[in-house]
Amino acid sequence: MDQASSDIAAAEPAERRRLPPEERRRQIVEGAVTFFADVGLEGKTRDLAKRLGITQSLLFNYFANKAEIIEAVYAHVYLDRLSDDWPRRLTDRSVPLRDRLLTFYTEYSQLIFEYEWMRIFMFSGLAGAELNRRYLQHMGTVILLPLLEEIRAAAPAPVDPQMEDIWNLHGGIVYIGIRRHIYKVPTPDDPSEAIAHAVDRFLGSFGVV
Amino acid sequence: MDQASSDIAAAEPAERRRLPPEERRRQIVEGAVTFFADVGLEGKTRDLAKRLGITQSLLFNYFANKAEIIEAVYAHVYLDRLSDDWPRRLTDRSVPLRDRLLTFYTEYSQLIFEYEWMRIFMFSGLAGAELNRRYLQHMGTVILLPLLEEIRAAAPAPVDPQMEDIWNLHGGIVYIGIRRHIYKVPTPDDPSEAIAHAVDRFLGSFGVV
DNA sequence: AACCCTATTGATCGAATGATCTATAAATCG
DNA sequence: CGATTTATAGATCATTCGATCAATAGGGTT
Repeated sequence: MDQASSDIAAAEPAERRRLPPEERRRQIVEGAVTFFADVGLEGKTRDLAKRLGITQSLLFNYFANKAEIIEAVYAHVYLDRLSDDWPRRLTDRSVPLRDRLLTFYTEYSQLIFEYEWMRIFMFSGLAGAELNRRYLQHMGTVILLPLLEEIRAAAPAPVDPQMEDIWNLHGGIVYIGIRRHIYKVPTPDDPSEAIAHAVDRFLGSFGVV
Repeated sequence: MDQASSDIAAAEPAERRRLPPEERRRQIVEGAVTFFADVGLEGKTRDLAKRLGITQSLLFNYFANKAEIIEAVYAHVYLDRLSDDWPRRLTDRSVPLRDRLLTFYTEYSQLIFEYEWMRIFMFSGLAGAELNRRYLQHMGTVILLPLLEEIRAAAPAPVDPQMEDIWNLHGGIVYIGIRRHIYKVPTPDDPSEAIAHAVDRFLGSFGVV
């Protein structure tokens, strides 16, 4: 039923260390990120404290309640992780569209293939968090939608790509991270080749070399 | 933190109904499937009982513990859902490869786009269940791997498709269901057109018309 | 070294949760 | 209809969980 409740962490008999509040808080947040990524957002505060080597009550000295801890986890994982430079670079027609897509997905995959990012995103999605809908909508309008026009512009003959086609390209790439971090099945150490193939198949179908 | 704990269900003041054990058990399992699909595998037995309109204690008359309920949910959702006829049909070269792929993904998507299937699969995957790894391995070896040879046979010129390419096709299609049922963002009511486009792009890149 | 501030602990509370057990009543049989 | 069976309900137990609070001690200051 419950896995990873008691961990190997927290070895020493708890020598009391007195840290500056900012540092302790940062330590808690970073520990909470991997903790909740491992066991899910319903992970117990006692287990989190044990993994951190501190008392459970100390958590509530830095956060009013568990929801606030998770808020801090969200902020630490998601805030400012989407470079706002990508919309511009994706529409910079002085660069071949293929190169633009490859550099985008190379950088973007380094983000989404991160263990904590992928798992916490999935946990919060299943929990019905609004965060995920906002994120996907942002991704759709700011990144994927402009790509429609870029494909038309780059195609040698008139084409009519749909948003669902771009979501399909996107999903096929994201799915590598899902297999790796959610289902934990083997995936290529370096996904860049698979990504390049996917981009080439996609562009090729619209006549873009 | 926890959503959908108290629901709209269970209206009447619980008129005691005496059902044959098999029927009651079936009712519990079916209710548990949608319940755990909604709130996750850590859903509380009291909430499940409330939704079913029965007492919490009655659950333990039919199952020794909560883990057994979830076992029954797994069995009900996953058992015998993968037709063992697909490997044969996917390699039946009297039918064009495109038609084979389209019928396969049309039928298969009806399975994976089902709310309960998709969400419980994701919940159990995040919980680290072995089930998911077994399922994906089965999918890879029995369904996707044979497709490599089918693509080679159908291509007019020598090609060298990789498993990752097929996983990419697969993932792009599955991702529709993930967007719909996990993140609950808008997706096409009928995904068959998006699926057909994805299959055509995929086959086209190997020269298969 | 003595002092003070406060980060940290340990004990504890109330609510919630999985599970158990006995009393009750709905359906079946003679 | 009355007796018997057993599916179901209701009360309750032992843990566990989030959260609180007073007591303790680390470490900087004078």
